[in-house]
Amino acid sequence: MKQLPSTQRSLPIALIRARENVMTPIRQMLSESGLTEQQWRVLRVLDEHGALEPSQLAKHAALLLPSQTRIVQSMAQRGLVKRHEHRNDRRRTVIEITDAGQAIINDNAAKAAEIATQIRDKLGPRRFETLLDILDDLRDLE
Amino acid sequence: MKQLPSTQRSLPIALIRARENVMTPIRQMLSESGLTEQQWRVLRVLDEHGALEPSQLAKHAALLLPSQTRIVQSMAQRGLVKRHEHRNDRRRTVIEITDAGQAIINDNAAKAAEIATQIRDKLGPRRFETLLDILDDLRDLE
DNA sequence: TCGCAATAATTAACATGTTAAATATATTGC
DNA sequence: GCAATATATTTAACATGTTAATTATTGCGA
Repeated sequence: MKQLPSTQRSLPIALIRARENVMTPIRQMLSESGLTEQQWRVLRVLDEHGALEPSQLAKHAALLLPSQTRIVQSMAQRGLVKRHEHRNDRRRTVIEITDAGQAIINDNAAKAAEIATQIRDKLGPRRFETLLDILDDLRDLE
Repeated sequence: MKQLPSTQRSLPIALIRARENVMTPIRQMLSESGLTEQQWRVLRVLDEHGALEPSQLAKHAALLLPSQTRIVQSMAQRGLVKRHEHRNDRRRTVIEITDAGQAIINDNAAKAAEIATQIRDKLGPRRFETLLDILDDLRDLE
């Protein structure tokens, strides 16, 4: 019977810890704007891709649709995004960033970029790219 | 002004996706025992380290204490773990696995090990170890 | 064109994540 | 030996994660 790997070398646990470590400085930054990391991701994706339907937004932002529904609802109430109907298909919705949302992106872009650079430098650019590549390889497993 | 990295190469998003991919087969396995991944981690750590105080357990299982409190409470109700007081310090608690909890570990160990091996083989053992090493390097960032 | 499967999104219900506040006990300095 | 502080854990409150069920609309084949 195969042995379980030590939890010290468990990939799921390592991924959780890594995310925790990476997000800490970002969360600190965002708390000043009253944003969660997920709300920040929504803004980032909408800024980058323009208006999107929920399912596309969810893919880019790595959110499950039910979570995203709630997140977008509260962001719409705060005026950070707005929603309207799809022209041809009334099942669909289109979500886009507002000026207020865009302002938050602009206010935080420099600092967010700096945090990203720090992590990259800490690991070394080569190792950083390797990490992203390997994480990407985990996509199709079965 | 520095540019934000594309969300396509964002480390936080990559970490979330990777975890999602890695956990999918494990979740499928655990759903048959009615366990969440967090409950599984608690059992794994207690099996590996023996009885632990909450703060130690939380560190090993990568859980925040408030989450863990709830998780352990529900697991105690189900009879998978049990809690008692620390001998010398009544602020502390000691948590240990029960026979029923141990049985779940035993029932799932082989399959869990197989899933871990599949991921390892998929990436290649060398790349797999590199991944764990780099994730570990993310520990002390500031 | 009617009925039925497929698609898009939301809602529901419960578990966990996250931060702040509260509780209980122990320790320390005076 | 007592008040102030520190430590260990839990509770509280709200946001998100996760799976299943529901709603609304579209597309398609008999």
